[in-house]
Amino acid sequence: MREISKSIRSNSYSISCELCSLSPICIPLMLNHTANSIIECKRLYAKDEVLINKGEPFANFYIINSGALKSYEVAQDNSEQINGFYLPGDIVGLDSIYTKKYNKNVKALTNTKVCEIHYSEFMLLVDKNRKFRDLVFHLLSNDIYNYQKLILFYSQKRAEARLAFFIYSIYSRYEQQGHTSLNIKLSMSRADIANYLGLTIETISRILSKFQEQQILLVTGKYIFIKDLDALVSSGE
Amino acid sequence: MREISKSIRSNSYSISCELCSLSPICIPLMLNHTANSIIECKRLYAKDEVLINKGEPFANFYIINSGALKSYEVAQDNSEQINGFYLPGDIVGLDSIYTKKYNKNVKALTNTKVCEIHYSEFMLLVDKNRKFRDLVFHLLSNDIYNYQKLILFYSQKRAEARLAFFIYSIYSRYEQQGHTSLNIKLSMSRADIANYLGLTIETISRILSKFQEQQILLVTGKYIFIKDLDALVSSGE
DNA sequence: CGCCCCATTGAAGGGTTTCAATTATCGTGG
DNA sequence: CCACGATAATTGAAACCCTTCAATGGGGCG
Repeated sequence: MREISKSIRSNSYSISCELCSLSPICIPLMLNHTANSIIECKRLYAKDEVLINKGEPFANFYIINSGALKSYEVAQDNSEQINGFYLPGDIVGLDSIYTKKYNKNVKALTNTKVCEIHYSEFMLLVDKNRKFRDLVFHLLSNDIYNYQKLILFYSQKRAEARLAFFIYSIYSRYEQQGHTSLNIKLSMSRADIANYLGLTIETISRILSKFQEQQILLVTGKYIFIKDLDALVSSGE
Repeated sequence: MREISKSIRSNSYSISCELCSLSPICIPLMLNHTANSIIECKRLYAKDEVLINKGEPFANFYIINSGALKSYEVAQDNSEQINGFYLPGDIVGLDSIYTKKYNKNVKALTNTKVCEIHYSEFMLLVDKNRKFRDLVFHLLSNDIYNYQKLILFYSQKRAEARLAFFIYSIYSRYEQQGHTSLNIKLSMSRADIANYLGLTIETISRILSKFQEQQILLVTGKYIFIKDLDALVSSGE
């Protein structure tokens, strides 16, 4: 079981852009077709490596190729507050167009490959290429739409519903990119999930156990198999 | 006290665009300067009037001139789930660029004046006018930034912190537009606030009473005077 | 003025957190 | 490859916060 799960989203191997599963929505690839090789593609960051420090001037967009990132803030008492997770296909930096600087810290949860695009070159293309401009508008608009849905769900009181939605949303994000497997790897720790959802690790743990008893999930450490997707979606209504 | 509060953001009178307090950030005004009078400006909606039904094809952006709107969804059991509130200066429809249809219902909380801009004319200007395009990019980016901040706060567990932030965020939104008064009118009911924050009206009520005892707020129905802004911001840490 | 709706306040119940202990997992070095 | 320590995850019991249910109080509108 463990081996099967692990193979689903392994990031131990490197693939070319042409073979990349994300190519249909891959901005770097699209850019390479219009303006050759201006992008530093598929740079590798190690687990726990920091990509972005909050407050730094906005320089690059980051597009996740494989792996996972977390964005977070650090309070005075050194406690972390996680703002969100970035999975393959996600783009980091859209919120910085306005503020001109990075608004959150971003760190790699596992070994992660990202494509980096300079802001100036990105905006140059927005000006020149109408098709690209439309794509960017859609990306921005879609981001807003997704955040609205997120807020809707996190305003929910019950912890069960929150965690169920969290798991489903990860599944859903992979599914949008053609990975229809019901096997999911949680790149983040229980502590990260708890922090993000405004719950405690104990509550996360208890609910996962409960979902397992109810035959909704099969939990093996960081690997989750969704046995009953409908039940997961409708849990906590 | 009551009269003072009421005068702060009264929407019982109509003002010209040139005198409008929002003109520095007013898109319709900006549009009128570049492309004359393509906008149906300052249309009035009555309290409880529905501006948008979810699922309708995306046609117009709405910019709030005065008053307030709420966006919400209706579940199978007819229960409402509020997604957000729109205050003067806010723009409705940014999330629909991607989906091509309206994603939420939108209703007036009080008598509300809005400026309407056709999507097609809006995008025409994006193509033609570079300055306007930059403005729109900033609007979209800023929206994402604000949603991120919102999520950060709604992941907070404690009800006190949520409500404090909610009140502060309303103050903050008015402040961004030059209304620095510590008097706030809550256009929405306690039930709407509770629904939005994922709490109950009783909890909202109790916390407001507590904030009053602590000399942080002065609550008079829908009118709130912030006696201690610092204490409000730092409450519930 | 009285009705109705909204807001406030009180007491009991349920869910989540906190504190504490145990078990499992990962990384490291032997 | 196994052993070991450190870190992460699970599980249990008590405390606390928020909700639920119920009753009272107040403000707006006809």
